Amino acid sequence: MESSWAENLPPNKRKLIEELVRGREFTNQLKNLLNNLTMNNNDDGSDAAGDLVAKILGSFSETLSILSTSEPDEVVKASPCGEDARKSEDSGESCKSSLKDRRGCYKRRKTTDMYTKITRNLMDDGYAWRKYGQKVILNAKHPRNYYRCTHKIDQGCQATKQVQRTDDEPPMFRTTYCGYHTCKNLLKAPQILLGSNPRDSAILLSFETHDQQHHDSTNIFASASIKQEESRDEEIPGPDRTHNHPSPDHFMSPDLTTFESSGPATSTFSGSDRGDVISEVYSCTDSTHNLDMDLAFHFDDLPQFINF
DNA sequence: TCGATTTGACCAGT
DNA sequence: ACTGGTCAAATCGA
Repeated sequence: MESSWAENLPPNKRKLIEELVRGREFTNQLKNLLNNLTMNNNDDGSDAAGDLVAKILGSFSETLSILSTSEPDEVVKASPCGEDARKSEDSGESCKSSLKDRRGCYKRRKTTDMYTKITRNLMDDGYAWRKYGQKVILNAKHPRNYYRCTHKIDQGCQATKQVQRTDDEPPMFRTTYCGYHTCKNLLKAPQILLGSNPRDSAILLSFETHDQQHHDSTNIFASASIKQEESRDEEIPGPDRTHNHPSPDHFMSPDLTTFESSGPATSTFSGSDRGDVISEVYSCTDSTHNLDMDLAFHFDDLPQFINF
């Protein structure tokens, strides 16, 4: 049924769907493989499982790459922030000529696409960041830290992020990503995908735009969690996991779309008052973790770009 | 020595 | 006037 409605989509969106379907197929294979491993306790399959995981990650990377390049006009639209904005202003009257007087001469981000994720701990997202500022924020106990891509200078990468510790108890870290990476120096896959401490991995991703005038704005939501299997012997001491912070298996997107990690790998395509929706649930299970990834796309307004 | 971090200054937006 | 985002000189540290 996917092909019927996808036929009318632009090629890049069709490619996106194909990649998602591939990811689903790989994940199903991985699931079966891991199930067999669990039953047979056969360690020989771990390499094959690793290959499948790599394929899954590659599929997602390809999808995100497509999304990041599918709307060149929007990329241009996002340029007024950061260095380019200052360069453009330099030709005008708003910035003084001396280097010292250029300090603070910029345009505040307003229409730049961004997304926020909340994590229990600070985690490596695979990119090299350089801190360039810290500000005390009104009504916040903790300062906000500002980071830009390390390769801003040598490769002109415009990606930035802001990290702020919340006032919650236990403390959470709100990381807001602005712009997208154009650099080629991804150090490694995001830690969230595999290999991270499961109890550090409850995240909320909310992709959003501040451009209220365009309906082609970002409306993509993704959530992922790696849940640790229930085990009395490994009960996590310390932070209360049941109150005042996002549950690892329950997510809510900015438009109140709720995601729950559960059930077998499924793929659904349905309509809504906001257009066609593709919802993919990816699940894999090994002896110690459940890995669930839910993706929901509104295809009538694909994101301009995504970063992980 | 050089890259990263700190921190006060500056400016745009509200 | 106030707040937040960024710059860049000063400082730190490997």
